[in-house]
Amino acid sequence: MDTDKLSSGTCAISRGLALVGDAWSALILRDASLGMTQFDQFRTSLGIAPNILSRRLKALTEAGVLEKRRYSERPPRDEYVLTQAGRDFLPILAAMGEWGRRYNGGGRALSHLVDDRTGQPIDAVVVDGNTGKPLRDTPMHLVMPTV
Amino acid sequence: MDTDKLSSGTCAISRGLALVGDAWSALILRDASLGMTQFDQFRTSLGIAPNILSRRLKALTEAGVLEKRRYSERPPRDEYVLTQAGRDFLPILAAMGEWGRRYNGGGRALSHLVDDRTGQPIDAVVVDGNTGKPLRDTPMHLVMPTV
DNA sequence: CCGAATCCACCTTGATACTG
DNA sequence: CAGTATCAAGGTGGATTCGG
Repeated sequence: MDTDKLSSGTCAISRGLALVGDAWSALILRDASLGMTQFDQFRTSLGIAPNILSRRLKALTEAGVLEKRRYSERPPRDEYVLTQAGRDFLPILAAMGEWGRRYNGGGRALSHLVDDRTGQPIDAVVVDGNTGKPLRDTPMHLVMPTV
Repeated sequence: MDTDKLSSGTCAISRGLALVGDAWSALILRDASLGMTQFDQFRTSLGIAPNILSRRLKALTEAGVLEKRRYSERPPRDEYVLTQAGRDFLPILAAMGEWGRRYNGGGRALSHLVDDRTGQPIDAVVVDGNTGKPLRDTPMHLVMPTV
């Protein structure tokens, strides 16, 4: 079971998994959510090797999470901006952070979402879309096609 | 940046990432949510090599998502059951499924949560815990320590 | 400034065979 | 039934160097 099979699979979950399975990708999304757009901004912020960064940016772009946009023709310059899909992925990362903090971490909110308008931390919780109730202590099971 | 640094990092998100980064793990969690407990059940259900399965089960156990319990002394037999942390992780996987379906997939709900009591599919959405509003179209950014 | 091309070391997967 | 041992093959991260 390689990454190709993962991202090309028919399962919707597997596409998300293929995305965040890599550690750098989450950090790139973080920086992108902070407004970073340029190759070298990411590179210096993360201390990542340029070829790796290039590979990740391409993967994230192909996944539809980032969009590559040319903002200068001479010299040719591209920038990477979050798409709607990319912005929608942030809450999922945040929910994962809440989970990790609840069961493994200390009380410190080392990773979290911040509302741009208020500057206040957001606590991301996964709820049942119909009832609005948190999906905790709900007896349930996961249905997933075999990849 | 290797997996060790990921799972041992101080960042809460990274622990979740290290978990689901592997494709098998999600499938194991699915089967566990369906009530599977034994080694060979997982093995035949997934068609996974025994050494790989062993490794995954150990990792998931150490991550606190599964619990290894001895249910027979002679012969010694262990079973793996979801912990509370493991059950709480299912909605996150489901949310990832919703995301993948929205932006990449067709309309078919290939992967989703099912309520054990009603048998009805649950749609998992990430909301702001304070306002209860879905975290979409909310201007926000992610804060994360560098791994 | 933004990458692509090379190259290497390592890790991990996964098949198979074997044991208690 | 529940794993461990061994080993081959391939993928991945990363340093470095070079081109547009």
